[in-house]
Amino acid sequence: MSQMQNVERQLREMILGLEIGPGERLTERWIEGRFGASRTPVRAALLRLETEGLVGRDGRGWTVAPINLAELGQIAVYREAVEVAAVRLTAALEDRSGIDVIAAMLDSCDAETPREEWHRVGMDFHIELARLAGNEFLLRAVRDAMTRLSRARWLEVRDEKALGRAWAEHHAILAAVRAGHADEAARLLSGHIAGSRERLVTSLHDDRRGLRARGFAVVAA
Amino acid sequence: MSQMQNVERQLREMILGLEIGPGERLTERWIEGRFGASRTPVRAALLRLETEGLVGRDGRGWTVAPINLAELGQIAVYREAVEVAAVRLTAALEDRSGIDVIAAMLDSCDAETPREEWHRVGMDFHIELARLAGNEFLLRAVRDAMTRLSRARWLEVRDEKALGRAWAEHHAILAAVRAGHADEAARLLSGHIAGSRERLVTSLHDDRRGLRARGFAVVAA
DNA sequence: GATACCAATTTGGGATACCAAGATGGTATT
DNA sequence: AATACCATCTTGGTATCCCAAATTGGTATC
Repeated sequence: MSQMQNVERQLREMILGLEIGPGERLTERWIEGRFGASRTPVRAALLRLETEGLVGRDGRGWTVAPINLAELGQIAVYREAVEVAAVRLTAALEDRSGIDVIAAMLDSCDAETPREEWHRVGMDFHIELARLAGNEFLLRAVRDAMTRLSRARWLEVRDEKALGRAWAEHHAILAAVRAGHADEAARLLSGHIAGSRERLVTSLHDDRRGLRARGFAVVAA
Repeated sequence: MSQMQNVERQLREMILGLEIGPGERLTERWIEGRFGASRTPVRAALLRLETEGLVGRDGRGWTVAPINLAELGQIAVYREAVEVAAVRLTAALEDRSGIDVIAAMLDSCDAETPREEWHRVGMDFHIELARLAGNEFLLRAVRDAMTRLSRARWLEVRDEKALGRAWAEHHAILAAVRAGHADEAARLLSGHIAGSRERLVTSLHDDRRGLRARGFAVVAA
């Protein structure tokens, strides 16, 4: 594993895990010292993370991307387009057995499962569902979108009921795809994503003072 | 303008303009000498172009992305999803006056217009149409897709009739959007993209021997 | 006390030197 | 002549040094 990949991976995990807060300033020298790498791989890693939208340039200097409510809304529209397209393709496939693996993944979560795991499975559901379509570009689009949503989903206040509803909606979507009902799967998925966006943006908007108090930059919609 | 941006822009133009052939090997030292920059900005530029899919890693070393017929088909599916989503959003807007600017752009092309201009306008049509939706992610997706299709479109054998048909289809799409007919616009756009893909892949497939003879790596579908 | 200005420090951009691993080509041995 | 082997060169990865610009902090002046 090269130093660049090391720095990229660790820095991404720190950002996505909110160990470095949204809006925080980064200096190449700090990262250099933090990970024990020299500036060359550090700069390479920053360039890659920039294309993922996790860090940005603030004139001179680097900043961890803030939580942007308007952007979250746009991402929801974007992922709806690509996820619906993917699920329609999958519903038209002859071999849809990949569905079962995803269903098993969902079922591996229960009341005892830690929140980290729910979080991961909630993202992987959409990514793996998109993978079944067999289109690299749709898959990458979904993966990128979920990455960008990841931090916001950590900050969202979610109760047991919300988790259960998402779980049920996921299963309903899988059932429609398994049955080859493309239109119904698309309708369910659209509704799921729209509701998901609604709750996410509302939750963050209501809590934006609390988030700012924690030092997280939140850009209004 | 920083050196990195210089190298990135020039290298991208050389790749998209087929001055460097698909599949060709690149060494950091050659680029360094070619553009009079040192390896630091060269490496930064390569890292960025890699995320655009224009260059890739070939184990040790860099290669210009080959023409990949399977990939072209997947891109068409991807862009259909995002372009249709964008055009539906635009058709639902109150202010759709941006349409007229795009129509004027189309009309600036006639029989006297050089091929480079047709090529550029053909791509910009889709990009500008997507921009009207006001969604950064849909716009970027379309822009990226068009960038990846750019070289293949240069290689495609297109006659006057094909150009005229595309021109007419573009205008028909605009008319539907202007009238606010989302479903019809979506249908026309889908058909346009599907036909476009069909002709593109067929043309390149039929001509793949000629392309390989010119030193261009072509990966079959 | 406010402000204008200057020096010192910090920061990212760029250039270069070094290294390890892999490709290459020549040579010696059979 | 074929092949095994070794020296050499090439290449990307990394570390480090230099530089210009911008920020910062203090100081002197009004």
